[in-house]
Amino acid sequence: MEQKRDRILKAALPLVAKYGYDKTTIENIAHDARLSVGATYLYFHGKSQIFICLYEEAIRRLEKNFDIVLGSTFSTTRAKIEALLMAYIDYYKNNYEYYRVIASGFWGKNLEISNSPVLSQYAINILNKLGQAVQDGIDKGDIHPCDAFGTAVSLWSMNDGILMLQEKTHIYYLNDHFEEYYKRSIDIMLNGLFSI
Amino acid sequence: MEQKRDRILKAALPLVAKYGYDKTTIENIAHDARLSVGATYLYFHGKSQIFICLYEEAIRRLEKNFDIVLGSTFSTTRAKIEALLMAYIDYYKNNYEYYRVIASGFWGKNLEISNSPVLSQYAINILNKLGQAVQDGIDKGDIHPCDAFGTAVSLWSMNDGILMLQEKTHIYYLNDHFEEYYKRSIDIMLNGLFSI
Amino acid sequence: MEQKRDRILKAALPLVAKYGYDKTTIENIAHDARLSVGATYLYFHGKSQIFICLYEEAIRRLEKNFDIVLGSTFSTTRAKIEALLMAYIDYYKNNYEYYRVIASGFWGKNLEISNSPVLSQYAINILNKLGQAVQDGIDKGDIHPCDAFGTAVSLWSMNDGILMLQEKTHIYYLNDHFEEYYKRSIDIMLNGLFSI
Amino acid sequence: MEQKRDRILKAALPLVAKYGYDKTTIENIAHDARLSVGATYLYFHGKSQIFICLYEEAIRRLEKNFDIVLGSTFSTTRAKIEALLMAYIDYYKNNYEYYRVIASGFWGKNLEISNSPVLSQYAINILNKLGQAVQDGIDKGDIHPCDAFGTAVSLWSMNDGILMLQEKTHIYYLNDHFEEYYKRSIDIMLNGLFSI
DNA sequence: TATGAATGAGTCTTCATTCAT
DNA sequence: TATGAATGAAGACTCATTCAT
Repeated sequence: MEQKRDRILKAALPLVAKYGYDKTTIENIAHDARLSVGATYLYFHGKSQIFICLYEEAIRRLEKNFDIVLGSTFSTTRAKIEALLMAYIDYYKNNYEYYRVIASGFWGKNLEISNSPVLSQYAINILNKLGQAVQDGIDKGDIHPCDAFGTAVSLWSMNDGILMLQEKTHIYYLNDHFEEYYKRSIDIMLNGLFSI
Repeated sequence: MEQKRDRILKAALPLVAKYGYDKTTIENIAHDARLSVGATYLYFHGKSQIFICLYEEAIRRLEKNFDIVLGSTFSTTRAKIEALLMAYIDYYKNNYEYYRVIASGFWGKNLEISNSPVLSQYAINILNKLGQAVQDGIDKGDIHPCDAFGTAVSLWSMNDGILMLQEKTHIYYLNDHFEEYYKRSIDIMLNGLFSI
Repeated sequence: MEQKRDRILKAALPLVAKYGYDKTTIENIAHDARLSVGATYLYFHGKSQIFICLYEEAIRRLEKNFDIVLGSTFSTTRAKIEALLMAYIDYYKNNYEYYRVIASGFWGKNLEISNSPVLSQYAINILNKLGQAVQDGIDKGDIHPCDAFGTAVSLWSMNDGILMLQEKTHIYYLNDHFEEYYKRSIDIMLNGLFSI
Repeated sequence: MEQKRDRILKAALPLVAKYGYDKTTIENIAHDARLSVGATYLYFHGKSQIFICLYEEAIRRLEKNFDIVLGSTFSTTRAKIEALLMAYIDYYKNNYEYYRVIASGFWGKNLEISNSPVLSQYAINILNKLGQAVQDGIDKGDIHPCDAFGTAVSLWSMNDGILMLQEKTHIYYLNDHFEEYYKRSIDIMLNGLFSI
């Protein structure tokens, strides 16, 4: 039953987000989902599959954030790309637990998860959408001709880096200013991208 | 004896780099160091201390890469900052396993490690050095006046993001082009920084 | 299930009684209870909790022995106190393994157990009951006025000492005569108490 | 060399007294004796032998305390026996660490130690000396005829019990009054013994 | 004699997964 | 479907004892 799967995923999300994959146990998940441990295995093959589902949902939501932006009209390409990049911080703030799932990446997880081509594909989709926006900029003459996908990768990575920094290090000073840093980063990126 | 500590660290490094902290066991480390489990505890208080030593060495090497750049003279501030940012990719390529140790951040590690103020301090040191370079650029009038440390955080994060991307996702396509992406990112960043 | 807890406790009792807390392993207990090691942890948080349960049951049984005496009527206070003291030897003979659990005291156990105020409280309860009997003797004029609780401590300690002696030393000669010694001790105590 | 043995024993005593046999390690002992671990094994066959030596010395000192009393003259048998019993509390106060060694008995120790007939013999010696004093009292007509050795066992045990109580339980209230309890116990014992 | 590094068996505890009901 | 008790393989860490030097 789909509803049970959902309950399991809803229970797993905050646990994985807060404690990480390894420190989240099936028993914790089952308990929070008001299910038995055994039942969990009726809906998921194992712990790793639960993580993969969370990861998929996390990416799905991120894509949706993107798609909303892509569905809007912007006066300039720069405004569009800025909106796309801001969509990520918006996602970070409003879907923090999912962000944590994505950000945790595959550290410490078993190879079955790490090498999942499915998950890689999701990331590529996102990059392609951003790449399309860059290509539009190039086509309009706003951005100097270049490999659009590659530029999207660069933009996205930089974008991601600023959020990662505070997740990786526990520097409270950064924590208090991250939004400021984030905006500055986007400014630098956009200025750089459109000034060439 | 210092030599044995080295053997243990040398054995632990590739394991932690490849499998992560949690999936690396004392037994694995001891075996690869051709030592008994008990002997490992003669040289390190526990698993976490081994990780911390690896992390410290990783940062030390990174700082050294930085210091070499900082000790050189550059015709322009832009060249200096570019060199600093390139020092990181150089580090990534030549100290990949140490990079992995740093990049693994604190995912899944116990709180003792995650909250270590010592480790945070190392990261701050790096940021301060980059910040100083930015400040120099501001003083010379090359960079628009701004919070130099904050800008360093932005630069560094973006810088880091590009490397993290391929570590987090396992997108082989990116793998093959990462250097190209990295350089493009630096271009964008520097253009953005110096065009404002 | 309560039955499994019982099986574990029943398995642990003779082991702790015979070998002491430190030399009894979870594996031994689990084996004797015909359970796996893991299952043991379903019913008890850890080894120390098993000991505490045994200790509580030991005290509970001792208190019951006391309460039976306290619920009876005696022609003299002396007879009552004698019966109370004899209740201890009765306990020793019929609950030898539990006696060993109590007698093992806190030697070699971890601090969590040693400093447990819960366990201390049990001992105080017993002393208070004996103290009440002494107070009754004082009130009736049979015992010279004194601190009743303090006297109970003295009586109990002396009472305990005779049993402890043979547990501490392994003198088989004493072993064969301990009941005789015990009765003589009580005689001396009672004569002393009521002759003052 | 005898001096080295002494150093080891002197180092082991406070450790065993404070932490117990199991929680005292050979390494701790060797360190405090300013010796190597290996050297310790040149002078003692193992950890248990160190304990046995401490136990022997503890009993030897106790016997000495007794012998001093036995070498004195007393106006009454009661005074003599009282002095013998008081010698134990004196020992407790002035040789607390050795008392702890005796009191720890054989709980948790391996069978090699527990069943040592040597150690049992020491205890019997003490009891015989006290028994002799009781016999003297019987011979003089101060004490009702009885099995002198058995009575000594009773007295000694009761004597011991009061000290044990506070060592076994961690009842701080008792701790503050133990000397008072001890004296009361002796009063009760002596009154009982000489009133029959 | 003396060292102290090395060993490795032993201990508690955790947890993903299974399976009888 | 559903349960949740049971399993057992790890894993971190300890320490008495040995042995090459």
